Amino acid sequence: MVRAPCCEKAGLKRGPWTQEEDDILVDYINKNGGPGNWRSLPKLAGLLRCGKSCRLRWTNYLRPDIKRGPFTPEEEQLIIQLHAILGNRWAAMAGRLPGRTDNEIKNLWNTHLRKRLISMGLDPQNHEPSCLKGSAKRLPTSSSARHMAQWESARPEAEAQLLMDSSASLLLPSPNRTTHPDYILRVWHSEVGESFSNRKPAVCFSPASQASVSGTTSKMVPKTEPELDKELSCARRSDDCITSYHGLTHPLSPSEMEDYNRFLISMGRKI
DNA sequence: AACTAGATCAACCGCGCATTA
DNA sequence: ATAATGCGCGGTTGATCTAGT
Repeated sequence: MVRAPCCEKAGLKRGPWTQEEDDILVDYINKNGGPGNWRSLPKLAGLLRCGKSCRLRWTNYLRPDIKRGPFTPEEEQLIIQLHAILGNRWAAMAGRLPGRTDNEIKNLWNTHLRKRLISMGLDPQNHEPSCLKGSAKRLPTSSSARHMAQWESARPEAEAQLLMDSSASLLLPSPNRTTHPDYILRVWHSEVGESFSNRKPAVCFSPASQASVSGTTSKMVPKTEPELDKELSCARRSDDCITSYHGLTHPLSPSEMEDYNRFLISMGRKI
């Protein structure tokens, strides 16, 4: 199957947008209560542009809720924290910074923040001190121990994130709950993360306990080793932002996948 | 004043996922 | 079930700006 081009290239304008083109696009979207179908928009609006170009111009520049101007130190700090959790998931970060676009955040990171981390002696990819790079012998050898150590380093950022967004995104529509990074992060934080940070099964929450993220009191029930192992296997593929951060990449077996789904369902009931 | 190198950022490209026919 | 299509995402490019020589 050969993918059709997003638009006929011939005769379409490229490069910087003029004020007149901006006006036409804004006017069309305002009059129609939204862009509708991006592919057909240029024709309907009378623009010699590809639909993709129109969408980009609107989402990155013309949208009325866009906040122009320099980033505040607070915003920069937040981006660094989010990057530690999410990696290069600019759109996910943009969702946490009202009025900022993924493109803006990406540009800020590549031009300023990345260099700032490097100058501070940190690896901009994993936010760890650069001197640790490549020194595998300094990392724990077993995968679960390595996992715990990595969780510990991610924990402050994850907690900042959870504190910041409080209960708002807990109201995600149910179809998104098992795939949304924030939801997964919350799962990780509430159950698996607690298990790893407490390290000893005797002080871990059982699957029946209440998650602590939403402020509900938790009933502490000792957790067995097999339970912890199961959670670890469940967590392997919880989301690419988590797996890439934690370096867990091997595929789940069908039974592990089943356990994972059960785990997500149970967490969905709790939070 | 002229040139150059580096920084910035708007825009483009290609890919993958989700939805529709 | 599958091909076609639309959309959004991350990576990259290139035009423009700015500071240094």
